[in-house]
Amino acid sequence: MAADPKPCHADKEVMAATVLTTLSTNPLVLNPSPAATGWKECLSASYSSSTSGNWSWDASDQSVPSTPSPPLSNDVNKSFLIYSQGEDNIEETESTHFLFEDPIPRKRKNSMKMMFKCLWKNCEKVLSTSSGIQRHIRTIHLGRNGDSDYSDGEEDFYYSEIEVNMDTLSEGLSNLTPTSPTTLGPPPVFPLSSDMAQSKSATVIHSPLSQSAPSTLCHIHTDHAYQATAPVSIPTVSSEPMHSHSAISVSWQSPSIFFKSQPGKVTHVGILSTVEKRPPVTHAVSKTHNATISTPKPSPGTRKPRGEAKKCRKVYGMEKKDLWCTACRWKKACQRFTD
DNA sequence: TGTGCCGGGAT
DNA sequence: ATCCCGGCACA
Repeated sequence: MAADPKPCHADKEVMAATVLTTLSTNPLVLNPSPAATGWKECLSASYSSSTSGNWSWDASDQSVPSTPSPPLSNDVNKSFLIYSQGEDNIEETESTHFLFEDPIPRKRKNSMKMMFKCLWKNCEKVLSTSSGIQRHIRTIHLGRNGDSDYSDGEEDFYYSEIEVNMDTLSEGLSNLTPTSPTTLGPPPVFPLSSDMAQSKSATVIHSPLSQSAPSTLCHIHTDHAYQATAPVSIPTVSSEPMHSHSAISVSWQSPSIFFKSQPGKVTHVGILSTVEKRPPVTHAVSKTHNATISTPKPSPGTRKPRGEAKKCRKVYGMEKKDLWCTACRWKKACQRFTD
């Protein structure tokens, strides 16, 4: 994991910084500059030399070693990134992949890249390496000697990691539609029950500063609404950019699920794109991308929407059917657990 | 695929 | 009225 500068690494870094600075400043207006194209070509050339499938951007310092935080995965098949620490890591990831299957098959492999964004006020500097951003902060903002490698770690406070979709970036550059509704939209409201909630319109995974803190990004998938006892209202759809996945939406989290799965650990999951749907009280939120407004289809047959309350069957199970209310036993509307 | 329950038949 | 179940909608 030592610095392994590839031939075009320097150029790449500069290009990335330039382009992404523009991008982060104005995600909509992307100048299809030839430089960006060249940059991407440079990137692909660089990537093709590495092993297929699970390449890693050669930013060796993209993750801080020996921290509680796992190395940020570059194996991003979709427009999101999941990370879960623990033994159920893989399973979680896979299942979530299915859950968040992009309905529109697109270029998806190897398209995410960790970048480091300067958080200094009025500074939109984005670099591809943490060392670069640290140097930037040291020299520009902290007024220290840039040549020196000395770092007291203070720089960590002033930058954060962001994730950028390379495909989108290049796509946007070449296929720019100025009026495309790819804004990040209003920041989604995440009715988390704790103040761990945090939503950003940018893809801030975590900064080194917060690595030891419990993550704020957590994905859950609950099968039953009643399992999530968190007093949450319906998570609103974060108006999701259809193609521009340099941004994310963050799903809400149910503490009960969260702690059940990982009692003592910090499980943090970053999600890019897509939202959770649920609960069923009103219409569920569609997770489709292209349907800007999903019609809940009220079913002309006026069949009552399924209630979210526990029913006898669920409470007692089939083996204790004698405990069911009569209605449930007769396959009628449950009388004991009415909605 | 499992669940909730409507509609309707049997007793 | 009570009991039972086919079958459908929904998640």
